[in-house]
Amino acid sequence: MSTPPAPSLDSVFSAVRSQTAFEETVDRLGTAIKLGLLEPGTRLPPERELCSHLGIARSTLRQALTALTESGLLYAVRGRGGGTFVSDPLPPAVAPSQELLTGWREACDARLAVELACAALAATRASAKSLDAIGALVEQLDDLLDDFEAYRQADVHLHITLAEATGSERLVAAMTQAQGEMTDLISFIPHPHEILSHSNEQHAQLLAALREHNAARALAIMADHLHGTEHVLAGLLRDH
Amino acid sequence: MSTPPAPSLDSVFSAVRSQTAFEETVDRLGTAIKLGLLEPGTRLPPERELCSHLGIARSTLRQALTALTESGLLYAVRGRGGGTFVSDPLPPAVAPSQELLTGWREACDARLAVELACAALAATRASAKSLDAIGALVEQLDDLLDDFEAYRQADVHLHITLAEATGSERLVAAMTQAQGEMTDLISFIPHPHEILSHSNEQHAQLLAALREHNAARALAIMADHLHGTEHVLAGLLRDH
DNA sequence: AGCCAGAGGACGGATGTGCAGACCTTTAGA
DNA sequence: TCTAAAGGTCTGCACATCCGTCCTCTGGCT
Repeated sequence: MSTPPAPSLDSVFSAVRSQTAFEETVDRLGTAIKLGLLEPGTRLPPERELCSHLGIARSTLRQALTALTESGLLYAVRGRGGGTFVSDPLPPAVAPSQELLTGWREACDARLAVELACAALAATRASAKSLDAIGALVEQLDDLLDDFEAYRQADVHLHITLAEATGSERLVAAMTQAQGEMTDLISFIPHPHEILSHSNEQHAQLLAALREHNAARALAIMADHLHGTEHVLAGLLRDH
Repeated sequence: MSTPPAPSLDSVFSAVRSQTAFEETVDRLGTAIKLGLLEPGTRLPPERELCSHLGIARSTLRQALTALTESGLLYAVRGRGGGTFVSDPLPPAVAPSQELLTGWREACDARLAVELACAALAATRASAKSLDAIGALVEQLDDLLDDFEAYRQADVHLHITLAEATGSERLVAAMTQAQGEMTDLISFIPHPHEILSHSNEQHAQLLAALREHNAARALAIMADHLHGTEHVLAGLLRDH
Protein backbone atom coordinates (compact mmCIF):
# COMPACT_ATOMS: atom_id res chain seq x y z
CA MET A 1 0.00 0.00 0.00
CA SER A 2 0.98 3.58 0.32
CA THR A 3 1.52 3.95 -3.37
CA PRO A 4 3.85 6.89 -3.31
CA PRO A 5 2.10 10.09 -4.28
CA ALA A 6 3.40 10.20 -7.83
CA PRO A 7 4.30 13.74 -8.70
CA SER A 8 2.40 14.91 -11.71
CA LEU A 9 3.99 13.78 -14.91
CA ASP A 10 3.13 16.89 -16.88
CA SER A 11 6.73 17.91 -16.89
CA VAL A 12 7.81 14.55 -18.22
CA PHE A 13 5.36 14.50 -21.08
CA SER A 14 5.41 18.16 -21.97
CA ALA A 15 6.63 19.43 -25.28
CA VAL A 16 10.18 18.81 -26.26
CA ARG A 17 11.13 21.27 -28.92
CA SER A 18 14.76 22.16 -28.88
CA GLN A 19 15.97 25.32 -30.55
CA THR A 20 17.84 25.01 -33.79
CA ALA A 21 21.51 25.89 -33.90
CA PHE A 22 20.55 28.96 -35.87
CA GLU A 23 18.06 30.20 -33.28
CA GLU A 24 20.37 29.46 -30.41
CA THR A 25 23.15 31.40 -32.04
CA VAL A 26 20.94 34.42 -32.68
CA ASP A 27 19.88 34.22 -29.07
CA ARG A 28 23.34 33.95 -27.63
CA LEU A 29 24.87 36.73 -29.65
CA GLY A 30 21.80 38.93 -29.40
CA THR A 31 21.69 38.61 -25.64
CA ALA A 32 25.41 39.24 -25.32
CA ILE A 33 24.99 42.45 -27.29
CA LYS A 34 21.93 43.66 -25.42
CA LEU A 35 23.62 42.96 -22.12
CA GLY A 36 26.67 44.91 -23.14
CA LEU A 37 28.95 41.90 -22.98
CA LEU A 38 29.77 42.81 -26.55
CA GLU A 39 30.07 46.57 -26.50
CA PRO A 40 29.04 48.78 -29.38
CA GLY A 41 31.85 49.00 -31.90
CA THR A 42 33.34 45.66 -30.91
CA ARG A 43 34.54 43.57 -33.77
CA LEU A 44 33.51 39.94 -33.73
CA PRO A 45 36.04 37.29 -34.66
CA PRO A 46 36.12 36.46 -38.37
CA GLU A 47 33.32 34.19 -39.46
CA ARG A 48 35.61 31.32 -40.25
CA GLU A 49 37.02 31.47 -36.76
CA LEU A 50 33.80 32.14 -34.91
CA CYS A 51 31.92 29.29 -36.49
CA SER A 52 34.53 26.81 -35.38
CA HIS A 53 34.43 28.24 -31.85
CA LEU A 54 30.67 27.84 -31.82
CA GLY A 55 30.92 24.39 -33.31
CA ILE A 56 28.61 25.17 -36.21
CA ALA A 57 29.02 25.52 -39.96
CA ARG A 58 29.79 28.90 -41.41
CA SER A 59 26.57 28.93 -43.39
CA THR A 60 24.62 28.45 -40.20
CA LEU A 61 26.55 31.16 -38.43
CA ARG A 62 25.92 33.47 -41.34
CA GLN A 63 22.20 32.91 -41.07
CA ALA A 64 22.41 34.13 -37.51
CA LEU A 65 24.65 37.07 -38.35
CA THR A 66 22.32 38.06 -41.17
CA ALA A 67 19.35 37.98 -38.83
CA LEU A 68 21.17 40.12 -36.28
CA THR A 69 22.30 42.51 -39.00
CA GLU A 70 18.75 42.91 -40.23
CA SER A 71 17.54 43.68 -36.74
CA GLY A 72 20.19 46.36 -36.51
CA LEU A 73 22.43 44.88 -33.84
CA LEU A 74 25.34 44.17 -36.17
CA TYR A 75 26.80 45.55 -39.37
CA ALA A 76 29.33 44.02 -41.70
CA VAL A 77 32.26 45.67 -43.41
CA ARG A 78 33.74 43.96 -46.43
CA GLY A 79 37.29 43.84 -47.56
CA ARG A 80 40.56 43.47 -45.81
CA GLY A 81 40.47 44.81 -42.28
CA GLY A 82 36.71 44.52 -42.40
CA GLY A 83 34.61 42.28 -40.25
CA THR A 84 31.37 42.14 -38.38
CA PHE A 85 30.83 44.83 -35.76
CA VAL A 86 28.37 45.58 -33.01
CA SER A 87 26.26 48.59 -34.01
CA ASP A 88 27.05 51.90 -32.36
CA PRO A 89 24.70 53.20 -31.27
CA LEU A 90 22.45 50.23 -30.74
CA PRO A 91 18.90 50.42 -32.04
CA PRO A 92 16.25 51.19 -29.43
CA ALA A 93 15.14 48.16 -27.44
CA VAL A 94 11.88 46.59 -28.43
CA ALA A 95 8.99 45.94 -26.11
CA PRO A 96 9.21 42.66 -24.22
CA SER A 97 7.54 39.79 -25.99
CA GLN A 98 4.20 38.49 -24.89
CA GLU A 99 5.64 35.17 -23.80
CA LEU A 100 8.03 36.93 -21.51
CA LEU A 101 5.30 39.05 -19.99
CA THR A 102 3.13 36.08 -19.23
CA GLY A 103 6.08 34.13 -17.92
CA TRP A 104 7.73 36.92 -15.98
CA ARG A 105 7.34 35.17 -12.69
CA GLU A 106 9.06 32.06 -13.92
CA ALA A 107 11.83 34.22 -15.31
CA CYS A 108 12.28 35.80 -11.89
CA ASP A 109 12.27 32.39 -10.27
CA ALA A 110 14.96 31.17 -12.63
CA ARG A 111 17.05 34.21 -11.86
CA LEU A 112 16.54 33.65 -8.17
CA ALA A 113 17.93 30.16 -8.52
CA VAL A 114 21.07 31.26 -10.28
CA GLU A 115 21.71 34.24 -8.08
CA LEU A 116 21.24 32.42 -4.81
CA ALA A 117 23.55 29.65 -5.87
CA CYS A 118 26.17 32.13 -7.00
CA ALA A 119 25.96 34.03 -3.76
CA ALA A 120 26.32 30.90 -1.69
CA LEU A 121 29.13 29.43 -3.72
CA ALA A 122 31.04 32.65 -4.17
CA ALA A 123 31.10 33.03 -0.42
CA THR A 124 33.16 29.89 -0.11
CA ARG A 125 35.04 29.79 -3.38
CA ALA A 126 35.64 33.28 -4.68
CA SER A 127 39.27 34.25 -5.11
CA ALA A 128 40.56 37.55 -3.81
CA LYS A 129 40.94 38.66 -7.37
CA SER A 130 37.31 37.94 -8.19
CA LEU A 131 36.19 39.81 -5.12
CA ASP A 132 38.28 42.78 -6.09
CA ALA A 133 36.72 42.76 -9.53
CA ILE A 134 33.30 42.87 -7.91
CA GLY A 135 34.44 45.62 -5.61
CA ALA A 136 35.57 47.69 -8.57
CA LEU A 137 32.17 47.28 -10.15
CA VAL A 138 30.40 48.33 -6.98
CA GLU A 139 32.37 51.54 -6.96
CA GLN A 140 31.74 52.08 -10.62
CA LEU A 141 28.03 51.63 -10.10
CA ASP A 142 28.06 54.41 -7.54
CA ASP A 143 28.89 56.86 -10.31
CA LEU A 144 26.08 55.70 -12.53
CA LEU A 145 23.08 56.17 -10.28
CA ASP A 146 21.59 58.76 -12.61
CA ASP A 147 21.98 56.91 -15.88
CA PHE A 148 19.86 53.82 -15.80
CA GLU A 149 21.11 52.43 -19.10
CA ALA A 150 24.70 52.55 -17.96
CA TYR A 151 23.82 51.39 -14.48
CA ARG A 152 21.95 48.38 -15.71
CA GLN A 153 24.81 47.39 -17.96
CA ALA A 154 27.38 47.57 -15.19
CA ASP A 155 24.92 45.78 -12.93
CA VAL A 156 24.81 42.91 -15.39
CA HIS A 157 28.58 42.84 -15.42
CA LEU A 158 28.63 42.62 -11.69
CA HIS A 159 26.26 39.73 -11.52
CA ILE A 160 28.06 37.84 -14.26
CA THR A 161 31.35 38.47 -12.53
CA LEU A 162 29.79 37.00 -9.43
CA ALA A 163 28.87 33.92 -11.41
CA GLU A 164 32.39 33.66 -12.75
CA ALA A 165 33.68 33.81 -9.20
CA THR A 166 32.03 30.45 -8.54
CA GLY A 167 34.11 28.80 -11.24
CA SER A 168 31.08 27.07 -12.65
CA GLU A 169 30.63 27.53 -16.36
CA ARG A 170 27.07 26.35 -16.18
CA LEU A 171 26.24 29.03 -13.67
CA VAL A 172 27.86 31.68 -15.84
CA ALA A 173 25.80 30.58 -18.81
CA ALA A 174 22.65 30.41 -16.72
CA MET A 175 23.34 33.83 -15.25
CA THR A 176 23.83 35.32 -18.68
CA GLN A 177 20.57 33.90 -19.87
CA ALA A 178 18.69 34.96 -16.76
CA GLN A 179 20.02 38.49 -16.96
CA GLY A 180 19.03 38.61 -20.60
CA GLU A 181 15.46 37.76 -19.77
CA MET A 182 15.36 40.19 -16.89
CA THR A 183 16.78 43.06 -18.91
CA ASP A 184 13.92 42.81 -21.36
CA LEU A 185 11.54 43.15 -18.45
CA ILE A 186 13.40 45.71 -16.40
CA SER A 187 14.32 48.16 -19.09
CA PHE A 188 10.80 49.53 -19.30
CA ILE A 189 10.46 50.31 -15.65
CA PRO A 190 11.41 53.64 -14.14
CA HIS A 191 14.34 53.36 -11.77
CA PRO A 192 14.88 56.54 -9.77
CA HIS A 193 18.16 57.44 -8.18
CA GLU A 194 17.24 56.23 -4.72
CA ILE A 195 16.23 52.78 -5.93
CA LEU A 196 19.53 52.31 -7.69
CA SER A 197 21.39 53.67 -4.72
CA HIS A 198 19.72 51.20 -2.41
CA SER A 199 20.36 48.42 -4.86
CA ASN A 200 24.04 49.18 -4.94
CA GLU A 201 24.22 49.33 -1.18
CA GLN A 202 23.06 45.76 -1.25
CA HIS A 203 25.84 44.95 -3.67
CA ALA A 204 28.30 46.37 -1.20
CA GLN A 205 26.81 44.38 1.65
CA LEU A 206 26.91 41.27 -0.44
CA LEU A 207 30.55 41.82 -1.19
CA ALA A 208 31.27 42.24 2.49
CA ALA A 209 29.54 38.97 3.24
CA LEU A 210 31.51 37.23 0.52
CA ARG A 211 34.74 38.60 1.95
CA GLU A 212 33.81 37.14 5.32
CA HIS A 213 32.93 33.82 3.67
CA ASN A 214 29.55 34.19 5.29
CA ALA A 215 27.35 32.19 2.97
CA ALA A 216 24.19 32.51 5.02
CA ARG A 217 24.46 36.27 5.09
CA ALA A 218 25.25 36.41 1.39
CA LEU A 219 22.13 34.39 0.69
CA ALA A 220 19.99 36.65 2.81
CA ILE A 221 21.27 39.79 1.15
CA MET A 222 20.84 38.37 -2.31
CA ALA A 223 17.31 37.22 -1.57
CA ASP A 224 16.51 40.71 -0.40
CA HIS A 225 18.19 42.26 -3.39
CA LEU A 226 16.08 40.27 -5.81
CA HIS A 227 12.93 40.83 -3.86
CA GLY A 228 13.12 44.48 -4.77
CA THR A 229 12.78 44.15 -8.50
CA GLU A 230 10.32 41.32 -8.18
CA HIS A 231 8.05 43.44 -6.06
CA VAL A 232 8.11 46.27 -8.58
CA LEU A 233 7.37 43.91 -11.43
CA ALA A 234 4.54 42.31 -9.53
CA GLY A 235 2.91 45.69 -9.21
CA LEU A 236 3.26 46.61 -12.85
CA LEU A 237 2.38 43.30 -14.41
CA ARG A 238 -0.38 42.11 -12.16
CA ASP A 239 -2.83 42.03 -15.04
CA HIS A 240 -0.83 39.55 -17.06
CA MET B 1 37.94 55.73 -19.90
CA SER B 2 37.34 53.09 -17.31
CA THR B 3 36.54 50.54 -19.93
CA PRO B 4 34.42 48.25 -17.86
CA PRO B 5 36.19 45.03 -17.01
CA ALA B 6 34.56 42.96 -19.70
CA PRO B 7 33.69 39.56 -18.29
CA SER B 8 35.31 36.87 -20.33
CA LEU B 9 33.35 36.04 -23.42
CA ASP B 10 34.10 32.35 -23.35
CA SER B 11 30.57 31.60 -22.40
CA VAL B 12 29.22 33.65 -25.28
CA PHE B 13 31.37 31.99 -27.90
CA SER B 14 31.36 28.49 -26.53
CA ALA B 15 29.87 25.58 -28.40
CA VAL B 16 26.23 25.60 -29.14
CA ARG B 17 25.13 22.06 -29.78
CA SER B 18 21.49 21.44 -29.16
CA GLN B 19 20.21 17.93 -28.64
CA THR B 20 18.01 16.40 -31.27
CA ALA B 21 14.37 15.75 -30.48
CA PHE B 22 15.19 12.08 -30.42
CA GLU B 23 17.97 12.45 -27.88
CA GLU B 24 15.97 14.77 -25.71
CA THR B 25 13.08 12.35 -25.65
CA VAL B 26 15.31 9.44 -24.68
CA ASP B 27 16.72 11.61 -21.96
CA ARG B 28 13.44 12.76 -20.58
CA LEU B 29 11.79 9.40 -20.50
CA GLY B 30 14.93 7.63 -19.36
CA THR B 31 15.42 10.00 -16.47
CA ALA B 32 11.78 9.79 -15.47
CA ILE B 33 12.07 6.03 -15.31
CA LYS B 34 15.34 5.97 -13.42
CA LEU B 35 13.99 8.49 -10.94
CA GLY B 36 10.91 6.40 -10.37
CA LEU B 37 8.57 9.05 -11.71
CA LEU B 38 7.39 6.32 -14.01
CA GLU B 39 7.20 3.27 -11.82
CA PRO B 40 7.97 -0.25 -13.03
CA GLY B 41 4.92 -1.73 -14.68
CA THR B 42 3.45 1.62 -15.60
CA ARG B 43 1.90 1.75 -19.03
CA LEU B 44 2.83 4.73 -21.15
CA PRO B 45 0.14 6.48 -23.16
CA PRO B 46 -0.35 5.03 -26.65
CA GLU B 47 2.27 6.17 -29.11
CA ARG B 48 -0.19 8.17 -31.17
CA GLU B 49 -1.21 10.08 -28.09
CA LEU B 50 2.19 10.47 -26.51
CA CYS B 51 3.81 11.87 -29.61
CA SER B 52 1.28 14.65 -29.83
CA HIS B 53 1.80 15.46 -26.15
CA LEU B 54 5.51 15.67 -26.73
CA GLY B 55 5.04 17.66 -29.89
CA ILE B 56 7.05 15.29 -32.04
CA ALA B 57 6.28 12.89 -34.86
CA ARG B 58 5.42 9.36 -34.07
CA SER B 59 8.41 8.03 -35.95
CA THR B 60 10.70 10.16 -33.82
CA LEU B 61 9.03 9.03 -30.65
CA ARG B 62 9.40 5.45 -31.80
CA GLN B 63 13.12 5.93 -32.26
CA ALA B 64 13.31 6.97 -28.65
CA LEU B 65 11.09 4.15 -27.44
CA THR B 66 13.17 1.67 -29.41
CA ALA B 67 16.34 2.97 -27.83
CA LEU B 68 14.85 2.71 -24.36
CA THR B 69 13.52 -0.75 -25.11
CA GLU B 70 16.93 -1.89 -26.24
CA SER B 71 18.51 -0.60 -23.08
CA GLY B 72 15.97 -2.58 -21.12
CA LEU B 73 13.99 0.23 -19.54
CA LEU B 74 10.83 -0.41 -21.55
CA TYR B 75 9.11 -3.31 -23.24
CA ALA B 76 6.30 -3.31 -25.75
CA VAL B 77 3.25 -5.54 -25.91
CA ARG B 78 1.46 -5.81 -29.20
CA GLY B 79 -2.18 -6.29 -29.87
CA ARG B 80 -5.30 -4.89 -28.35
CA GLY B 81 -4.82 -3.92 -24.73
CA GLY B 82 -1.09 -3.88 -25.33
CA GLY B 83 1.15 -0.88 -25.03
CA THR B 84 4.55 0.20 -23.89
CA PHE B 85 5.43 -0.54 -20.29
CA VAL B 86 8.17 0.32 -17.86
CA SER B 87 10.27 -2.77 -17.18
CA ASP B 88 9.76 -4.56 -13.90
CA PRO B 89 12.24 -5.08 -12.50
CA LEU B 90 14.46 -2.43 -13.97
CA PRO B 91 17.86 -3.44 -15.29
CA PRO B 92 20.79 -2.68 -13.00
CA ALA B 93 22.03 0.89 -13.23
CA VAL B 94 25.13 1.49 -15.27
CA ALA B 95 28.23 3.24 -14.04
CA PRO B 96 28.13 7.03 -14.32
CA SER B 97 29.51 8.35 -17.57
CA GLN B 98 32.91 9.92 -17.74
CA GLU B 99 31.48 13.35 -18.58
CA LEU B 100 29.40 13.26 -15.46
CA LEU B 101 32.33 12.26 -13.30
CA THR B 102 34.50 15.06 -14.58
CA GLY B 103 31.66 17.53 -14.29
CA TRP B 104 30.30 16.37 -10.98
CA ARG B 105 30.97 19.65 -9.27
CA GLU B 106 29.03 21.59 -11.85
CA ALA B 107 26.19 19.12 -11.50
CA CYS B 108 26.16 19.74 -7.75
CA ASP B 109 26.23 23.48 -8.34
CA ALA B 110 23.28 23.23 -10.66
CA ARG B 111 21.38 21.24 -8.12
CA LEU B 112 22.26 23.75 -5.45
CA ALA B 113 20.72 26.48 -7.55
CA VAL B 114 17.45 24.68 -8.06
CA GLU B 115 17.15 23.47 -4.52
CA LEU B 116 17.90 26.79 -2.90
CA ALA B 117 15.39 28.57 -5.08
CA CYS B 118 12.76 25.97 -4.36
CA ALA B 119 13.36 26.20 -0.65
CA ALA B 120 13.13 29.97 -0.66
CA LEU B 121 10.07 30.14 -2.87
CA ALA B 122 8.22 27.29 -1.23
CA ALA B 123 8.58 29.07 2.07
CA THR B 124 6.45 31.91 0.79
CA ARG B 125 4.24 30.22 -1.77
CA ALA B 126 3.62 26.61 -0.82
CA SER B 127 0.00 25.70 -0.25
CA ALA B 128 -1.05 23.73 2.80
CA LYS B 129 -1.76 20.83 0.52
CA SER B 130 1.73 20.87 -0.92
CA LEU B 131 3.22 21.00 2.53
CA ASP B 132 1.13 18.06 3.63
CA ALA B 133 2.35 16.10 0.61
CA ILE B 134 5.90 16.81 1.64
CA GLY B 135 5.09 15.86 5.19
CA ALA B 136 3.73 12.52 4.05
CA LEU B 137 6.93 11.87 2.18
CA VAL B 138 9.05 12.72 5.18
CA GLU B 139 7.19 10.12 7.21
CA GLN B 140 7.45 7.61 4.43
CA LEU B 141 11.19 8.16 4.24
CA ASP B 142 11.52 7.29 7.89
CA ASP B 143 10.47 3.75 7.08
CA LEU B 144 13.00 3.36 4.30
CA LEU B 145 16.23 4.12 6.12
CA ASP B 146 17.54 0.64 5.50
CA ASP B 147 16.75 0.34 1.82
CA PHE B 148 18.78 2.88 -0.05
CA GLU B 149 17.13 2.22 -3.42
CA ALA B 150 13.69 2.88 -2.06
CA TYR B 151 14.90 5.76 0.08
CA ARG B 152 16.54 7.50 -2.82
CA GLN B 153 13.43 7.16 -4.92
CA ALA B 154 11.17 8.65 -2.30
CA ASP B 155 13.81 11.32 -1.69
CA VAL B 156 13.57 12.30 -5.33
CA HIS B 157 9.80 12.47 -5.00
CA LEU B 158 10.14 14.74 -2.04
CA HIS B 159 12.43 17.16 -3.80
CA ILE B 160 10.30 17.24 -6.91
CA THR B 161 7.22 17.80 -4.81
CA LEU B 162 9.06 20.70 -3.25
CA ALA B 163 9.67 22.11 -6.71
CA GLU B 164 6.02 21.69 -7.59
CA ALA B 165 5.12 23.60 -4.46
CA THR B 166 6.71 26.69 -5.96
CA GLY B 167 4.32 26.62 -8.88
CA SER B 168 7.13 27.15 -11.32
CA GLU B 169 7.19 24.67 -14.16
CA ARG B 170 10.70 25.64 -15.04
CA LEU B 171 11.89 24.80 -11.58
CA VAL B 172 10.14 21.44 -11.70
CA ALA B 173 11.85 20.63 -14.97
CA ALA B 174 15.19 21.84 -13.67
CA MET B 175 14.78 19.85 -10.48
CA THR B 176 13.96 16.72 -12.41
CA GLN B 177 17.04 17.11 -14.51
CA ALA B 178 19.26 17.93 -11.56
CA GLN B 179 18.02 14.93 -9.60
CA GLY B 180 18.63 12.75 -12.62
CA GLU B 181 22.24 13.81 -12.79
CA MET B 182 22.72 13.40 -9.08
CA THR B 183 21.19 9.96 -8.98
CA ASP B 184 23.76 8.69 -11.44
CA LEU B 185 26.44 9.95 -9.08
CA ILE B 186 24.88 9.06 -5.77
CA SER B 187 23.75 5.55 -6.51
CA PHE B 188 27.26 4.18 -6.28
CA ILE B 189 28.03 5.57 -2.88
CA PRO B 190 27.37 3.68 0.32
CA HIS B 191 24.66 5.31 2.42
CA PRO B 192 24.44 3.82 5.87
CA HIS B 193 21.38 4.08 8.04
CA GLU B 194 22.63 6.99 10.09
CA ILE B 195 23.39 9.13 7.08
CA LEU B 196 19.91 8.66 5.71
CA SER B 197 18.41 9.26 9.09
CA HIS B 198 20.23 12.53 9.45
CA SER B 199 19.25 13.49 5.94
CA ASN B 200 15.61 12.95 6.68
CA GLU B 201 15.83 14.95 9.88
CA GLN B 202 16.86 17.81 7.70
CA HIS B 203 13.82 17.21 5.54
CA ALA B 204 11.67 17.51 8.61
CA GLN B 205 13.40 20.69 9.69
CA LEU B 206 12.99 22.10 6.23
CA LEU B 207 9.30 21.34 6.29
CA ALA B 208 8.97 23.08 9.64
CA ALA B 209 10.69 26.15 8.24
CA LEU B 210 8.39 26.13 5.24
CA ARG B 211 5.37 25.90 7.51
CA GLU B 212 6.62 28.98 9.37
CA HIS B 213 7.21 30.77 6.08
CA ASN B 214 10.73 31.26 7.26
CA ALA B 215 12.63 31.53 4.00
CA ALA B 216 15.99 32.32 5.54
CA ARG B 217 15.85 29.25 7.71
CA ALA B 218 14.68 27.08 4.83
CA LEU B 219 17.65 28.28 2.82
CA ALA B 220 20.06 27.52 5.60
CA ILE B 221 18.72 24.03 6.13
CA MET B 222 18.74 23.27 2.45
CA ALA B 223 22.29 24.51 2.06
CA ASP B 224 23.32 22.24 4.89
CA HIS B 225 21.38 19.33 3.48
CA LEU B 226 23.16 19.57 0.14
CA HIS B 227 26.52 20.10 1.72
CA GLY B 228 26.35 16.58 3.05
CA THR B 229 26.26 14.76 -0.24
CA GLU B 230 28.68 17.18 -1.81
CA HIS B 231 31.21 16.55 0.87
CA VAL B 232 30.97 12.81 0.41
CA LEU B 233 31.33 13.13 -3.33
CA ALA B 234 34.31 15.40 -2.96
CA GLY B 235 36.05 12.73 -0.98
CA LEU B 236 35.33 9.96 -3.41
CA LEU B 237 35.94 11.79 -6.63
CA ARG B 238 38.88 13.91 -5.75
CA ASP B 239 41.05 12.27 -8.40
CA HIS B 240 38.77 13.26 -11.24
C1' DA C 1 -16.04 -18.87 -35.38
C1' DG C 2 -15.55 -14.63 -37.04
C1' DC C 3 -15.25 -9.75 -36.84
C1' DC C 4 -13.50 -5.59 -35.01
C1' DA C 5 -10.98 -2.18 -32.53
C1' DG C 6 -6.89 -0.79 -30.39
C1' DA C 7 -2.43 -1.26 -29.88
C1' DG C 8 2.59 -1.57 -31.74
C1' DG C 9 5.49 -2.04 -36.22
C1' DA C 10 7.23 -0.79 -40.83
C1' DC C 11 7.79 1.87 -44.97
C1' DG C 12 8.36 5.88 -48.31
C1' DG C 13 8.28 10.33 -49.73
C1' DA C 14 8.59 15.41 -48.59
C1' DT C 15 10.89 19.01 -46.07
C1' DG C 16 14.00 21.71 -43.59
C1' DT C 17 18.45 22.18 -41.07
C1' DG C 18 22.90 21.89 -41.11
C1' DC C 19 27.47 20.67 -43.00
C1' DA C 20 31.40 20.92 -46.13
C1' DG C 21 33.83 23.02 -49.41
C1' DA C 22 34.81 25.71 -53.35
C1' DC C 23 34.52 30.09 -55.36
C1' DC C 24 33.47 35.33 -55.87
C1' DT C 25 33.94 40.21 -54.37
C1' DT C 26 35.68 43.89 -51.86
C1' DT C 27 39.36 46.52 -49.84
C1' DA C 28 43.65 47.91 -47.27
C1' DG C 29 48.30 47.58 -47.22
C1' DA C 30 52.93 45.88 -48.82
C1' DT D 1 50.10 46.15 -58.75
C1' DC D 2 49.65 42.26 -56.23
C1' DT D 3 48.27 39.92 -52.18
C1' DA D 4 45.99 38.80 -48.00
C1' DA D 5 42.05 39.04 -45.24
C1' DA D 6 37.73 39.65 -44.73
C1' DG D 7 32.58 39.12 -46.00
C1' DG D 8 29.22 37.13 -49.72
C1' DT D 9 27.49 33.36 -52.72
C1' DC D 10 26.58 28.86 -54.49
C1' DT D 11 26.06 23.84 -54.83
C1' DG D 12 25.56 19.31 -53.21
C1' DC D 13 24.99 16.12 -49.63
C1' DA D 14 23.59 14.03 -45.13
C1' DC D 15 20.43 13.53 -41.78
C1' DA D 16 16.53 14.41 -38.63
C1' DT D 17 12.01 14.92 -38.71
C1' DC D 18 7.40 14.90 -40.32
C1' DC D 19 3.31 12.96 -42.43
C1' DG D 20 0.57 9.57 -44.12
C1' DT D 21 -0.37 4.86 -45.17
C1' DC D 22 -0.42 0.31 -44.51
C1' DC D 23 0.72 -4.07 -41.91
C1' DT D 24 0.54 -7.14 -37.89
C1' DC D 25 -0.84 -8.76 -33.67
C1' DT D 26 -4.34 -9.85 -30.13
C1' DG D 27 -8.26 -9.56 -26.76
C1' DG D 28 -13.07 -9.05 -26.56
C1' DC D 29 -17.60 -8.85 -28.60
C1' DT D 30 -21.19 -10.63 -31.55
